[in-house]
Parts: sequence; C-alpha cells; structure tokens
Amino acid sequence: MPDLTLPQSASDPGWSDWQPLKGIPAMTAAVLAETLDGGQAFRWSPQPGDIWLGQWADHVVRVRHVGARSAGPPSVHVLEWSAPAFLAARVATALPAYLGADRDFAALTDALPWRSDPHLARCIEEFRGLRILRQPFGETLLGFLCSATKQIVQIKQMMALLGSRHGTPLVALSTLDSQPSNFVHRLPTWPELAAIPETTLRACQLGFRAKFIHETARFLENNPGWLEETEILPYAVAKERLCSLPGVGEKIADCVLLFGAGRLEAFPVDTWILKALARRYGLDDWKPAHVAHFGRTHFGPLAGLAQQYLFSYERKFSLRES
DNA sequence: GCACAGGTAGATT
DNA sequence: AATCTACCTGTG
Repeated sequence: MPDLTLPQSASDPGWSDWQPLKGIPAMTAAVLAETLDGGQAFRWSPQPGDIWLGQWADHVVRVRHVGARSAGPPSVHVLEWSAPAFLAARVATALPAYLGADRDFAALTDALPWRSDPHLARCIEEFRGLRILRQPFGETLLGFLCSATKQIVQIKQMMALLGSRHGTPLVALSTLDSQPSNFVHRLPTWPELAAIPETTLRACQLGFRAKFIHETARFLENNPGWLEETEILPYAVAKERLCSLPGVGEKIADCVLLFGAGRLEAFPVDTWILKALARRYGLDDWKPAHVAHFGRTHFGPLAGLAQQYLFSYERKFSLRES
C-alpha cells in the first residue's frame, strides 16, 4: 500500500483551510443534509461539528453549514468546504460541478407548476434550496443497482464495503491511526468490478444484486465506451439503453439519468412517490407506469426536480401523519 | 419468528 | 398487457 500520509498542520492536519462554497445559494442545514444524504448519493457521512464528509470519483471533501445569511449585500456564504490539501485544487473545480452550480435551481423550481399545485408548493417551501446532484454516471449506476428494496443506510453500507474492499485507497484521514478503516477508498470502477467474482461481490452484503452488478460489469467490459455514449444520448434513448442492463428497470434508469446525468425530465417512481401521489393527489392503487405518466404530464419537463421535492417531503412527513 | 426495504425479471393468467 | 413471485439479507 502506498504511503498516503498527509502533511501535518497545527489546527486541522492535512486539510485545506475552509473556503466559501461559491455559486451555491443558501440553504438550511436540514436541506443540505437532504441534498447530500437524502437518497441521491450514498457516499456522504456526518462528522462531528455539523460537517459532511463526502466522496465521488477520486475526490474527497468536507462541507459544512456555517450559519444564517445576514440581511443585505454583501452576502455571506453559508456553505464552506475543505479538502485534503493535495486534492484541494481539483476539488475547487469539481465540487461546484458536483453540486450543479452551473444551474439556477431557484429559477428551475420557479418554473415548476407550484402556482396551480398547492401540495408541490408546500414541498418546495419545506425544502427551499434543494438541489439535484450531478454525480459521475458510472458510480450512480452502481449505487442504484444496489438500491433495490434496500434502505438508504444499507445502500451506503454496501457502497462502503465495495470501496474499502475493492477500491483504490485515496487518502488517510488520520495519521495517528493506521487502521484500514481510516482510509478513504475510491469506489471500484466498472473495469475493476468486472474482475471480481460474483461470490466475492455477495460478501459485500449485495445479496441478489451481486449477480446484476457482475453481469452489468461484464457487459460494459465487452462494450467499451457504451456507458460514456449513453450518458450523452437523448433522454429516451439513454433510458432505453440503461433498461437493457441486467437489474436496471425504469426506476433505476431514471435515477441514474436524474442524479448522474442531470436529466431533469427523468421521473423515478419508487415506493415513496407512489405513496405521495396516492396520498396527496388521490392516485390510489395506480401502477408505477401510470404514476410515471401522470408525473411527466402534470409536472412537465422538469418533473425530476418536482419528484425530489415530493420525495423529500414524503420521507419527512408520511410516517408521522399515518 | 417475521414483515419489510428508492425493484427487476421471468412465469403465469 | 396486467398480475404474481422469487430473489439476498440486515433491521426492527
């Protein structure tokens, strides 16, 4: 194993100084948590001090919420970031892209039909500032192949095991303790996954998903460039291609396109959305395909963004109301 | 012990 | 075309 020991500094060894996260509008700590750890991504974990530690591709970063915005200009940045010192230059560019800084989510949200949809208006108000992440396409596919009938905490555990057992070590979080768990690992890439036997994958708590991941990895190995082409194809074609992968149906394909390719027209229909549309829109006993059609026509070309507001709201409130 | 969990695929009706 | 079911396994 390479020596990944970081340079030490007095206050926060190995980490860059905290810097304002430019280009990302204000959001509450709760909305930040929902954005990073609400089911779009599975590689963020809370740290002491209201800090989130996250990773994607070969990036590692901490993000923290630093309190309320003061009234009037000059505006105060409410989010700050810090990265391992040797990664900071790359993270400075990659983090805004990951958080979708190239998009004005306030304007996109305003374009949703909330004026004629009181429930959508309520969801937006509850999670104002919510963003759709722009994650690496391949990693997003892996994450949602793990997601079938699993809760977020369990999906995160599967991803953590895949990384720690089969991914390249990226950085040691602490030089005081050389335990393997102190290393942040990359997720295994699809070529790396293709070399792992299905039984070994199963040992990462993947269950029946191991077969799908293994077969998808072998397919991608035999079709170089397939994933990269799919990412940039028009939505309908890209979705059709993703659905041809073993273990990928409409729901997972839409999640990959929404959270891993920024396709805001993708409208994933999961159990939460079924509950939301049954309870809030009277669509009791509607099948997923019908709910999907309703969503696309009712919420329009940004239906995926609407979906995320509805999803977050339902996760927060449906239990206590039922 | 047993139902349930960000589903999908294959069989059956 | 719509409706069942098996599929792994941790969690409550």
